[in-house]
Amino acid sequence: MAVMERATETQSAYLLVRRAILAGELLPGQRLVEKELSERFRVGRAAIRTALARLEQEGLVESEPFRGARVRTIGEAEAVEILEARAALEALAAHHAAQKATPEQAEALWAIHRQMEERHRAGDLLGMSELNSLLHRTLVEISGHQTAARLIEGLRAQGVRHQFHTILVPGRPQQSLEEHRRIIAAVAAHRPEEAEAAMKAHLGGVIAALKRIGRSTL
Amino acid sequence: MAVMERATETQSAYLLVRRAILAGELLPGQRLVEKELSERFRVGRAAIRTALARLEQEGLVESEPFRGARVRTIGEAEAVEILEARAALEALAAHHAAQKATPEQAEALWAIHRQMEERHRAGDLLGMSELNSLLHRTLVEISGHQTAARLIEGLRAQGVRHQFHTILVPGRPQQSLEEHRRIIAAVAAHRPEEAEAAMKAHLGGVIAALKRIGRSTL
DNA sequence: GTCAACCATATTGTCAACAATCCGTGCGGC
DNA sequence: GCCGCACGGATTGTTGACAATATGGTTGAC
Repeated sequence: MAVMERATETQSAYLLVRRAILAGELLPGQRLVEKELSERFRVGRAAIRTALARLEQEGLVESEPFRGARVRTIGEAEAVEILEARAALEALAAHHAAQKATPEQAEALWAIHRQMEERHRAGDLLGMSELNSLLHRTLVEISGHQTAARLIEGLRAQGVRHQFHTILVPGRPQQSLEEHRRIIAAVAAHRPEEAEAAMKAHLGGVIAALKRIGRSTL
Repeated sequence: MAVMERATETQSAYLLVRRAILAGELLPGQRLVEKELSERFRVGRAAIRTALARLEQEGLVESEPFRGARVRTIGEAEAVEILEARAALEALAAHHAAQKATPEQAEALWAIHRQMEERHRAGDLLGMSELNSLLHRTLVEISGHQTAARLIEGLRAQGVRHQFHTILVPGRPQQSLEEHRRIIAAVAAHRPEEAEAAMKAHLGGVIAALKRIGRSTL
């Protein structure tokens, strides 16, 4: 990731700021002063400027005229909305994936699932979370649905912070493993409707977990 | 629309270019030379530049480094993808709308539907198409689901050109009216699942019409 | 006649300076 | 002490010039 592909400064700036936000180096609500970012990432202010415009369009940043930009804060209500939208789109992707998946692709999904089980036994929640992302991404990729892929990627970026927490709900990891198992089984067996329903159920579970967190921390 | 709300030039530029694309004044595939647009819309090149960046993020424009931007061409396959994604998200919105709709809101939907029937009797397909957009937008508004609303708006913008054609398929208007009737009925009766299914069926019908066009014109 | 290298032009990417706007601060009036 | 108000610093918005890059045509060799 450090190579950055000899692109124009503008693209670098976009990727750099985006990554910093997703990595939590720039916190929600924090002001994004153009000059500061410009110095921090060693790119011109113009590059930062268009990067911020793109990030605003993407929903990661909000800005007001003459008052600057800041990292958008996503509350629990919006996090639920984001997950609902993701559920709708990933269910669509699962549907397509179930129609198109080759045996090799199905096996790749099972392989990821086995790794998740392993991490679960090892008590490695962070590892599970990363594999979870990989699993979902792989499924979307198998679906070949580029429009859904683009939208889902944007939603995932917005939800990173909250998504991370749901795995801490007691009993959630086991449930998640079981839900994933059903999704993969449906995809591997070429049963689109079943895959779609299973994906909806899965993200419904995540939403429920998120809401439970909300109630407990209030 | 001529007033433009005393905003910054950048915002105006974004809205102007966007509107020109949606209105078909800038055709798919057409090059978007910054200087030309700058003169045409009487705004600085910097404003055009960030407008193009935003539009690219939105999926209405594509650009390559040092080679400029052009209006993105959306083929039939992608148009289908867009409609599928819309179907998933609008079904979600319909679900929420059915939970939240007040009697007044339901009546507003029926009113739009009656106008559509009227236009249909008058043979005014363009008017129907506009009312169709209004109906969908109103439904999304009722749902109160801002995340879905944002995504749907973007998808609708990308699909304008194709969407317009589906209404020309023989028998499609009547079918559309019936599908809308079911959606509204389900929303008015507070039956989320039914509303969701009806919306999916409706946009499924649009997709089928679009595919039929594809087959006939090839 | 064909092909490759080269050059002119058009266009985008970058930069630095300037103008416009917002925000906090201190001043004066009451 | 409290409120309105002007002022100054900080930050964004805009402009114009310049550098970097792609494109298309031209020239020359073969």
